[in-house]
Amino acid sequence: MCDKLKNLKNNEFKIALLLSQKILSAKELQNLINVDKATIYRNIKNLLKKEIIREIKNSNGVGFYELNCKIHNPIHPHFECIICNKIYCLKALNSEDVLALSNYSPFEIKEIEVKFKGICNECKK
Amino acid sequence: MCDKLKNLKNNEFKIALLLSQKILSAKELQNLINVDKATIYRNIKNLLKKEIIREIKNSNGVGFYELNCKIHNPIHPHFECIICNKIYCLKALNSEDVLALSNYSPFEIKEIEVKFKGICNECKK
DNA sequence: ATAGAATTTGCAACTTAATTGCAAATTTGA
DNA sequence: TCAAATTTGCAATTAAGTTGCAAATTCTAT
Repeated sequence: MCDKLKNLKNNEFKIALLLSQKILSAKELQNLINVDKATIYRNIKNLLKKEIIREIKNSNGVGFYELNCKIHNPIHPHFECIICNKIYCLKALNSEDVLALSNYSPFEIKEIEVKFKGICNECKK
Repeated sequence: MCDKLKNLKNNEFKIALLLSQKILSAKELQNLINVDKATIYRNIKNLLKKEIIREIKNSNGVGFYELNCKIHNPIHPHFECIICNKIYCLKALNSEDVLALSNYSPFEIKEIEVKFKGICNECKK
């Protein structure tokens, strides 16, 4: 388990633990742990502020969250299915590719997001 | 002007013309042409369906729209300011970099989005 | 030109993700 | 163990985007 999770209290810990397994939306989290949505969103905000989790929005503007743990979960591209709008995590970009990309920005980069869109295998069936 | 715009009627044309100059949100478009927001959104939907414009969402889930005109406006990365959430268009990716990126996806890619985040020059002042 | 069909518009109501105020409940810590 | 600080649930709110419907506009065939 990622060290960052050790000092978290109850609900933040539960959320971070679930996200360490799988990228999830606020609604999916709410279905897994039985607390009010306001609590879910407040905990998500705290975890984002502490940089323990990352947010990825799908094309409908729905936020998905994943653990931000350098060793187990480095920054990686995502694939969004244009049918079901599910988000898939892909393998991490290597440093040469990150470097190549960063040359396109005239401003200092704090974060890079790469998202592919298409139809996932589930929806192709 | 991009050929695609020639056959558009009044409001779709106005919107496409504005977007050929600058990436804009629905609200910004509404401030520029005086029509109901439902009309703005309906026209945006039509233009998206015809693939005359493209949508980029900022981190707040607000859609920004830009002309999708191969010659004048090929697919390119965007920069989002984490302070003002403004979207900037950057220079287009070259084909080698697109190829390198596409190797990360196990699914067939219909679209690639690259977004950098940081603080823009306006907000740094 | 003009009547009828088809399309587009404005308005108001609605949907959905996310946020917020507030009082109650829980946790913390001296 | 009791007061202060934090967290929670509930209900109301915000904001982007959507939709139903009737009125207005545009298109088309004669």
